[in-house]
Parts: sequence; structure tokens; C-alpha cells
Amino acid sequence: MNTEIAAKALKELGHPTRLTLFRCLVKAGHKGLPVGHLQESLQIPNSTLSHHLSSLMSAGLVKQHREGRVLHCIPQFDCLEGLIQFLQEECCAEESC
Amino acid sequence: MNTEIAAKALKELGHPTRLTLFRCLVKAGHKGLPVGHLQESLQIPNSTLSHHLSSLMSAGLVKQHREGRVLHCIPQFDCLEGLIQFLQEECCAEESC
DNA sequence: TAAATGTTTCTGTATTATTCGAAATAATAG
DNA sequence: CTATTATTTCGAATAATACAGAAACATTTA
Repeated sequence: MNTEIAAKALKELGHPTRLTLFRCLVKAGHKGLPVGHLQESLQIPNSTLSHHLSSLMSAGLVKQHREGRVLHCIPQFDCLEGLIQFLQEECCAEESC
Repeated sequence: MNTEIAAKALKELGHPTRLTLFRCLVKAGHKGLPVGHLQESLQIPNSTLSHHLSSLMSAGLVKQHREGRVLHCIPQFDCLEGLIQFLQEECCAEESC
């Protein structure tokens, strides 16, 4: 996790819709949620949702896995944990916190 | 720390220059650094630097404090810690991590 | 194959972000 | 007051992002 990669992940999480989206997936756990389910929850057009999912995937925060007609979105906990660790190292650069 | 505020902070940290900038300030500790010092370190035009500092301040991640001719930039550790906590709550929604 | 459902890509528009030179403002020193 | 240093604001060009309707594609069921 370097500065470029961390910035990319932070940027993609830094949008209200995407952050909400990601929270939904995290709450759903390792099994994630189908795109259709996300769309119903968030009430946004499918094209917009698809765009935001692509953004999250481009940062490695989400992966997809198709089962027949259903495309599951899986949150990548490792990526989030790496990001948190990166921020914590920043935070603790000088003092104990 | 709600979703909107967290997204704002994530967004502003989600830019390579700003993330580097913020890291410099964090490394410098509670006393922060003068704008002039940041400019020398980062080698970017002062107007660009000023813009990025405004972004970080708009998210509450940095505050400024003038001493004569020198404007010190102070990282707001509380803000970063709040953000980390927000992400950790996300991460730990389902499982222990 | 045809119909139904789930999802993405295409396309265009509107909005916002990024950048930086130049001019302006602020503070101090002489 | 003038000169110098530090920093910000203005302005304008370019680039990136957000959004959503419509069309296209993919998969399953009948």
C-alpha cells in the first residue's frame, strides 16, 4: 500500500453514494450482495450504480462474481484493512494514539 | 462522523498531492509546518498548494495559525482518528478484525 | 428459439476539479 | 513610506467526474 494506491482507494470511497454502497456490502459480509439488490436498496438508476461499482472495483475495494443471472458484489476486506493500516501509520507517525 | 462528513474527508485525502501534503504535516506533529516549508518540500506552485490546503481545511483535516509572516498548517489528528474509527466500524460490521 | 430478467455499455450533457500564471493582500524590516 | 517576503485570490483553460436514458448484451426459463 503506497501513497498512490491509498489515494486511489480514498478517492473512490470519498463519494457519498459510493461510501453508502460500500457500507451496504460490508454489512452484508463476505458473501456480498447482487447488483439488483443494491439497486433496490439505493434507488439509483442501474447505469449510475454500474458506474460507481466500476469505480470501487478499479480501486480493488470490490470484486464481482457471477452466478447465472446474478452478479454478486463482494467487498474486499483486505483492501479496506490495508487502507486503515496506512492511515494509522500516518496518524501514529509522531505520537502514540 | 456521519457518511457525508466521512465521504468529504476521504475525498479530500484521495488525491496524491493532498495525501502527500497531509503526510508531511502529520510527520511534523502537532506543531505542523509553515506553508513556505511545504512548498519547498513538494515543489509545486504556491497557488496550487494553497488550493489543496483549502480543500484539506474544508474537510477539517488541517487548520492554520498565523504567526507574523508565517502561516502554520496544523494537522487535525482528531479528524483523522474519527475517520479511521468510522472505517473500522465499517470493516468490523460483521466479523472480528 | 423466444421471452423475461439482470446487468452493462453507449452517448451526451452538466457539473466539478485541477492547474498555474499573474495580480492582490498581509506582515515585517529598513 | 518603501522594499521584501509570505501567502492568497483571481481568472481562464483543461480535464475529470457524475448522471441517466436508451440500446445492447448475457443468462435463464419455457
